[in-house]
Amino acid sequence: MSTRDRILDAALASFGTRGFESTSLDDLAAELGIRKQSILYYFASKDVLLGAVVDRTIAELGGVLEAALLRGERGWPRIEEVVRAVFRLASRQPAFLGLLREVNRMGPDVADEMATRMGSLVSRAVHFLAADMKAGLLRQADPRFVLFFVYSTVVGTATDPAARTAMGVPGGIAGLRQLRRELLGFLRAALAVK
Amino acid sequence: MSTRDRILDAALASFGTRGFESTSLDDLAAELGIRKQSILYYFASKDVLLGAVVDRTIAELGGVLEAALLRGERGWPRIEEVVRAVFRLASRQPAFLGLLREVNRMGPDVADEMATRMGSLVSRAVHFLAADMKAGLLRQADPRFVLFFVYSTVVGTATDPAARTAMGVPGGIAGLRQLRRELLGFLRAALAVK
DNA sequence: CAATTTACCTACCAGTTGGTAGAATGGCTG
DNA sequence: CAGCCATTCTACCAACTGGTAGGTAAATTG
Repeated sequence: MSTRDRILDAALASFGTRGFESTSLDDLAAELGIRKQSILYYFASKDVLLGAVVDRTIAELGGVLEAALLRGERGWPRIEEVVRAVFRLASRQPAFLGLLREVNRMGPDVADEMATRMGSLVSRAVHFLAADMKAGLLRQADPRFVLFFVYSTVVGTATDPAARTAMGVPGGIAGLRQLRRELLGFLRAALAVK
Repeated sequence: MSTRDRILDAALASFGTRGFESTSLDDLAAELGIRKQSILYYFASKDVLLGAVVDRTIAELGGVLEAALLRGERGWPRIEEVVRAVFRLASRQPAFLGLLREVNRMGPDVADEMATRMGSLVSRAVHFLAADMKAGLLRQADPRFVLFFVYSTVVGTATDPAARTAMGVPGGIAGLRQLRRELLGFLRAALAVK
């Protein structure tokens, strides 16, 4: 694995959990067994590194979501497919969704860039939802809001371990499976036609 | 308004939006028109200040939630009451819920303290949910998970403006009202007996 | 083989961080 | 008035921040 990729991986992990500003290049380098200047050799500045991490994350997330969207059948199965895909991603790389939340803290420029990057994916999802609602497969509602709520619920459950323990939701692998099952039940009820 | 309270307010606003580590005492002081050492006069260290902010936030949040819990009737009305109360709080002080999320970034000690502080409130909410489920007023599910999902959805929608704009959910006062309406519809469907 | 590029390093810097020491101010009480 | 206490300040400091300058060894290339 190339040094460049190792840096990107470590940066994603740290940015997504500790946060961008709380991550120092020195710590990052120490974690990798190299010097800070080697990071700056590959990425001209900390901001450039962040950009590269965000780019790679969005690209991978986009690919996973798109594949899931095309894989699932109309209506609920497609949504379940997407949620399962996100769950897989989140359990393999916990910092992944954390980085999405981190965007809120950084300037509106980063948020705007993210928005445009995700634009086509979002509009496709919205159209899917609208079509499924029209076909009577999902509860009638504003699809943009529904997408936003599903996103918030899934990302929230994955990125708020403090609340999770506070509310007595078990952890571990078995807990994760149960969480996924219950979450799917919750969302399915929220989207089902009454 | 006392200097101490002004410091607490400014700290809540900054910790809850920019984050704890990204907030410098100098900036905080400049914002208040005082020197950093005046902050350290009231709060021995930055961590002590954080503790005070968290304490006050949890206390106020606890009071608001408890009142809402007792105000609403069994079943969905009680939940709607709570969600509306949280919405009011979030729209008046946007940093409020942001601080809750911030806990994840800080050590597990802070998270544990938060968990114990919220413990009685959580267990009461869980018992309410369990009773309402048993009475057939809400969909049968594990009440801890349901509480966690509702929390994640509400807090997520309130603390992720980047995702909100990315998904084309309108902002402003009118947008906020619409968001509340759609969110209540979403949650109601998620909790209704099928 | 000479020249250049790649990949990583040491040394350093200016600015910012949280925090300490101690003085000036002003109100209150004896 | 004298003394005390609360409040806020100036002056510093050591540690850490992202980033620059420049060197070195190995690999690649002409």
